[in-house]
Amino acid sequence: MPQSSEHAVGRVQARPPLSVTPPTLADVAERAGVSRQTVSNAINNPDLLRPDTLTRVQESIDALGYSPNRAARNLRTRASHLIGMRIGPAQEGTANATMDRFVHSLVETSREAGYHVLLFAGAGSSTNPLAGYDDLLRSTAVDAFVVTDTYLGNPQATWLEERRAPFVAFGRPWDNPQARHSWVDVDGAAGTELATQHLLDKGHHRIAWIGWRKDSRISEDRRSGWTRAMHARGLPTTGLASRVEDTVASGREASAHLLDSAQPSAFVCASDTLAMGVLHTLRDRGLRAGEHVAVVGFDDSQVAQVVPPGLTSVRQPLEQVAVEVVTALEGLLAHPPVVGTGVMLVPTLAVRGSS
Amino acid sequence: MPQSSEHAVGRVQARPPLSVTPPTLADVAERAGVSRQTVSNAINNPDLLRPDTLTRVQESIDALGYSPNRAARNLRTRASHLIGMRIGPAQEGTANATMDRFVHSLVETSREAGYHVLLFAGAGSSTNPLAGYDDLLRSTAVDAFVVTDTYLGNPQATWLEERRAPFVAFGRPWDNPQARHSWVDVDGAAGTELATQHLLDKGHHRIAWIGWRKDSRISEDRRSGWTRAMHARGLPTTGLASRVEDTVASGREASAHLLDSAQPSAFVCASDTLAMGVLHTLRDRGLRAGEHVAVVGFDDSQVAQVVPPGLTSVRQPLEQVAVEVVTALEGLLAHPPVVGTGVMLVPTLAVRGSS
DNA sequence: CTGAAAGCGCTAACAG
DNA sequence: CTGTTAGCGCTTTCAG
Repeated sequence: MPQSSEHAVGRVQARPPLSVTPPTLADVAERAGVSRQTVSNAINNPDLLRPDTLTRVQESIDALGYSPNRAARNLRTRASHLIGMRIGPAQEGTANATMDRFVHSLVETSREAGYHVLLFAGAGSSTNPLAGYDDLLRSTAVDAFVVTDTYLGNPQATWLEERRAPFVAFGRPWDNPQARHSWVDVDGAAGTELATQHLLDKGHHRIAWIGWRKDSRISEDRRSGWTRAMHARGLPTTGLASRVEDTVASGREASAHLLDSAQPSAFVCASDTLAMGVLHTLRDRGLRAGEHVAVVGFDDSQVAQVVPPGLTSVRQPLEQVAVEVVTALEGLLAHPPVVGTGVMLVPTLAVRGSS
Repeated sequence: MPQSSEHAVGRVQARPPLSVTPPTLADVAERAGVSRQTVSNAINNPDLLRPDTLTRVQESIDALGYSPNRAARNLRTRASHLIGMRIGPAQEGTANATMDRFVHSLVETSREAGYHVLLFAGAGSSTNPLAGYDDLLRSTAVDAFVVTDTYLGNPQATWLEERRAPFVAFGRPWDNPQARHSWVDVDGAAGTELATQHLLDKGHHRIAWIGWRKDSRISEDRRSGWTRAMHARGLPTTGLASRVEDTVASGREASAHLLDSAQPSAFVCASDTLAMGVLHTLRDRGLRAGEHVAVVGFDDSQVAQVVPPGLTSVRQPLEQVAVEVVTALEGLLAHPPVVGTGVMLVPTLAVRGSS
């Protein structure tokens, strides 16, 4: 066995390669001349140890490069320190990136709370969307879930609630006002109201709305912010609204129709995707966004940030959402559990060249 | 105890709530009248059982809603069926979305192979970037890693190799040709060559290149595809190239300079972000992309897909990359391990209005 | 093909 | 404050 201990001095430790088996609690205990339990305490309840014992144990831990085996700890404590989150297939052809941005924030935030994020696939259209949750739950693979798609009369929340599975929703329980679970959401209506006020302040009077189909509660909510702002200034909204699917092509068509029928000088959209449709129409007609017609989107996607001349957009505070979600999660997993009510956050407006 | 067995008949099973403790192997065994080991075999080695025993056990498993406890299984088998992947903070203000799209594909693909994806934070600039890997490795929390940032003289690959940690890189080992680990990459040069040929076929002769700073191997590789295509037709490249940072502003400036100094009729860019910079310049000058000047980006981001009039872009086959990565991973984790060499995939060109 | 015994590495109880 | 005992739920020997 080659001796290279002369190099092992100093702050950088020469950790042994893990090729064989990692050190266990017993190894640390033996090296430190204490019992296994003491080592366990050194890690989980350091204040129970005498200072000198603690340092001695700590030294052995460092020297051996010991880290508690997750599986063993999980088995014993009946917790995995993993948060499950379902992720659907990438949405291409749209500007939707909220979920991706949220995942980033969630990963960062949950790390600080000692959790990791486990991603699982959102099952194809054929499969039962609950299957993934069920599997992870029954096998105790995750401690809790973050549920993100609360928009449709989605069964997840109700189902998880029935199974008493700990979860926090990003999105309020639209269909079920007496839901008792924790949730965090962003006030979309406040966002569109902000956007509309911004346009009104810029001197616009005829401001059109393009949202999603009427069965979308989210879109109807965002729409209400637009009407609220318009009515507050005594301006009419009739003939200025359109409801279409969330695609660029739909936004393009809807804006063309609205320009012909109602001559708006500005558009507020339920998504950046729809707003990009408006930009297409403006280009088709040789109009310049921000000069001839103002446009505001929703989500502050990368698209909004880089498209010329910059798309003004409502920005959801996803970092804050993640923080609130993790806080709620910690409550749920505490002993005894604390079921927080809902948390509503306020979006901001990222103003760019299009308005 | 309420009896509702009359409803429990049929295909939909009335699974008991998991509020208490999930059923264990022992519960299933008792209900089926066999030993625990037989139940374990029914799950892991079904062919060892007599058909009738198997069905009986299977029935009990279904009835109880049993799923093996992950922690226990992990402890015993020394495997977690988790793949770790580091994820950096969301890149805003750019069109970069390769990693997000890749994560989606990876999650889908690894599910089919029986793996879940564990995301961990890419540690702030201050912290040691290897810390996350080290921690997960030492605690045996993941079976393997997928490493995605091989661009800089990045220490991860070397470090993981030294520790004999199983991992597959998305990105070839640029700096270390004698690296022995598995990797999957996309031939960027072939992509830009494709893009340049496409522009040449459209009748362009003066085609400019905007790439990243010279120390980026990826960018230099992509650049070589452009020069190769140009030189193949006997066209000069001098004075037509620019190397800048990967930001919209840089792309904007670089394209403005190039238009003034070299009058190109088309641009090939190392990223969609830079290509968007070109679109900004064109707008500044009242030029229309796809009519006056052609532009091609790289990555086929959402931005490329929705920006008017559509940005032609080189598309990396990320779904395929994920498949190859998972295949390589399965090899690494097999007994005995199979270390695959590198796999190089070929990108395609998504042609849109900008060219 | 099925059953019994052992132990993966850890922590919750207690006893000293 | 430290050590002993037990067991989380599973799979891998090894006998029947």
